[in-house]
Amino acid sequence: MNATSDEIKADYNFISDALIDIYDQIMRIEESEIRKSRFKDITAKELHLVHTIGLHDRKTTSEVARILRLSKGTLTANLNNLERKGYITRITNLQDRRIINLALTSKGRLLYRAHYAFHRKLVEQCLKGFGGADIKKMKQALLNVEDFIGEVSSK
Amino acid sequence: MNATSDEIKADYNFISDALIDIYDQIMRIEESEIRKSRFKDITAKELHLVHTIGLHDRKTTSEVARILRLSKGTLTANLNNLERKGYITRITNLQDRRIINLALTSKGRLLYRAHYAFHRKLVEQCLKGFGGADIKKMKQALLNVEDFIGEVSSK
DNA sequence: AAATAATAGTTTGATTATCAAACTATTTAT
DNA sequence: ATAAATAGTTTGATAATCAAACTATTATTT
Repeated sequence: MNATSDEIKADYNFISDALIDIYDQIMRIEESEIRKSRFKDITAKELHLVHTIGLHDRKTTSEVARILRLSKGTLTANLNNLERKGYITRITNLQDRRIINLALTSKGRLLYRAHYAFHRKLVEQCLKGFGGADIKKMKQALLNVEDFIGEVSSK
Repeated sequence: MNATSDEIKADYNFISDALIDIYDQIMRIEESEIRKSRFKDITAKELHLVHTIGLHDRKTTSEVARILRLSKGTLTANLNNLERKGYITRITNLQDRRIINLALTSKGRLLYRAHYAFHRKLVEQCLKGFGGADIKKMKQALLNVEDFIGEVSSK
């Protein structure tokens, strides 16, 4: 009984330690993979921004700033760079001309899909050999993390 | 059969999307939780550095720079800040006086443990209600990711 | 209808993070 | 003993970020 409890503790520590380091490595690899492709002028942060704009099509600048927890000024600077490089476009809203809606250009969409494909490949490798029940558990684990984040945030 | 394949695809997409956003939120929450505590002068990046020094006790400056993929100059600057705030200490190596070994102060160790406890709580919530077999699967998934990272990196 | 307030995004000025290259001190190799 | 190599710091330049001031536009008040 005690041995089992120690084993669980060791498993938890293993998982905790692994999680802390994996993400950094993934970010770094994402950037280096993307720079080997035709999108050599993109940093990890810019990739993240392109991903967000692709996922939330035609959201306003303020909404995207809130999603990414960046100040509006910082986002403006980042958008200038991505617009200059041809990945995103600013669309003035005709109903309310104060508002700018953000969208990807066709080049931006290509980058978005390449990035998404990389993530999909990562997930496939991660779940290699897993059955339906195992995948359900993984989903549950992620939902649990989201709950935890929600709880801590709202406190 | 086709419906099942579509379901699996949807599950993969769900997991992929969830993973992308969760980490950013965790980083942000970690910082905000730590700033609510007695460690108000610590940023997320500094927390990461304290964690690394705590995990790899008395490693040299160059080794820590390599682990974190920071230039030596950048690390020197970060270390100056953390030393000034009292979280880390530089220990001149007496065998080779060019080398500096890094360690946490007692204040640094308190911060390290608080941070580690937070991660443990996160993992516990994540695996809430999971049995031994499920936890084994989770470990396998993380090992798979590490393999994937290794493969891509070495290519 | 005119004046005022509110809102969306940009610009500005300051601060901080980062890097590569030059530099200093020390150790190893010739 | 001298030259080469190594560990860490300093320097100078560049990029990322924020908060606050600013501009243009829309909504509200009177």
